[in-house]
Amino acid sequence: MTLAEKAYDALRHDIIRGELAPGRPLRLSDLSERYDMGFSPLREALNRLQAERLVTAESLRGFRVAPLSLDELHDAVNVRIKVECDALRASIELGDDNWAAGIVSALYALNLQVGRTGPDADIWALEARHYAFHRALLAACNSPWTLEFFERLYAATERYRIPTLLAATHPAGRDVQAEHSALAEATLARDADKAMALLEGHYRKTENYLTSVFGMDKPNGLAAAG
Amino acid sequence: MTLAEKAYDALRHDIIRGELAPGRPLRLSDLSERYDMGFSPLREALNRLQAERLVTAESLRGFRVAPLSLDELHDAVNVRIKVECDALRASIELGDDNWAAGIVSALYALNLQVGRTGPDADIWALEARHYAFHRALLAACNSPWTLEFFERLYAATERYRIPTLLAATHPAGRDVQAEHSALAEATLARDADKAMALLEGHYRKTENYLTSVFGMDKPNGLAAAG
DNA sequence: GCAATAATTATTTTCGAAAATCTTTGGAAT
DNA sequence: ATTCCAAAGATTTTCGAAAATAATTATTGC
Repeated sequence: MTLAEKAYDALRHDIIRGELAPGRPLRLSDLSERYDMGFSPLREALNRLQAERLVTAESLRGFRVAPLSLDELHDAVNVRIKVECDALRASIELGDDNWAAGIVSALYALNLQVGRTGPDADIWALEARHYAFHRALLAACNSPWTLEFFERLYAATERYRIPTLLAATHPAGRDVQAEHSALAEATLARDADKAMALLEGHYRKTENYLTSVFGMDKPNGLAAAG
Repeated sequence: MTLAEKAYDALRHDIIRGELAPGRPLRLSDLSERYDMGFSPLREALNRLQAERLVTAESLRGFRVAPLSLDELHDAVNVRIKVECDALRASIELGDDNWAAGIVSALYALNLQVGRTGPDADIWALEARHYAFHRALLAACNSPWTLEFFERLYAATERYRIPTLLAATHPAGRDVQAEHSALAEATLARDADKAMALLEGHYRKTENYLTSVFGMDKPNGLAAAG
């Protein structure tokens, strides 16, 4: 793996997890020290991330972590619902036993991790399995473009969820595990309309929760979140 | 404008227009001579284009122009129809007079260019206005993510159209101008269902035409197209 | 004191060479 | 003839310094 690839992975990781706060300037000299490499691989990584909208760039003025805003969260969630519902319908139509088995397996692994508390709790392992579950639902859609957009939107919305995950502020009266199970059940039963409705509801609930958290905490948007 | 930005524009331009053929290796020394700059700005541009799927990269083996395939064309057209139909419906719902005026203006400019033949014909000006027209239809959708995906898919499908545009092989019995007019009319009349149907039909016709052209010419896919 | 301007510093951007890696070529052994 | 290995060449990747630009500080003139 080249240094540029390592830089891309590390920067993406740190931006999505909020270790590099939204809006923060990404100075080459700082990054060079932080990641222990020269300017070239860092600039290459930053250019890739710019194309993915995780960093912004201004000519001759360097790079910044892309800012967050409630408007963007709302947009990302809405587009995500459209993209993922289409993909889910296609997957349900096209998916074979292997696809179904992948969903069962991903849900099982996710639930195992949800059940772990105390010293076994690992928020990042949980996040990885949450991603893997949602990815597994769409895996059979047979559309590389759709899957790419899913990845992009997942990363974009993930940035809003991380601060609340870290704060362990869980939404009251919500059983996310039950939502996942119902979603998997409807999908495996090939009930596309029901599965799509559950998927949309799942995301709307998360959006509402995040909106309320950020809307209360930061009256002036999310510029300093993370 | 920095050299890296110029490199990005020039490479994107040349890839989309097929001047750099699909699959062609993009060697730094060649590009350095072609665009008259050092490796650094070129590598930055290539990394951005990689994120946009216009070039492929393999670790320590450099970059290539992303290949074309009928499968990818089909996928891109399908996703494009979904994305643009959603955006069109939203635009029709949200668009104001300014949006409507933009459509009228873009259609007028497009038709002017369509009418130009002989020495006044300019395929690239035509292409720019075709893009501007379709972009104008969606301009009021109020969704940056949707518009970004539109741009990505437009670029992706554009690469398939260019060779046929250059060859001036026009589909028999198709009045594209009338399709655009009908689409604009339904949109301005706020008839979302009709406009979406026309938009889908517009793209399906193009897809069918391109599929037939490439399918006949190149039995083994599109590896050498452009 | 304050605005405008010059000098300084900080930062980005670019280059050219060095290092690392891959590919090709040529030769030796089987 | 074929396979294996080493040497040579080509190419990518990375670094460190130079150039260009932006931001900051100091200075001048009023």
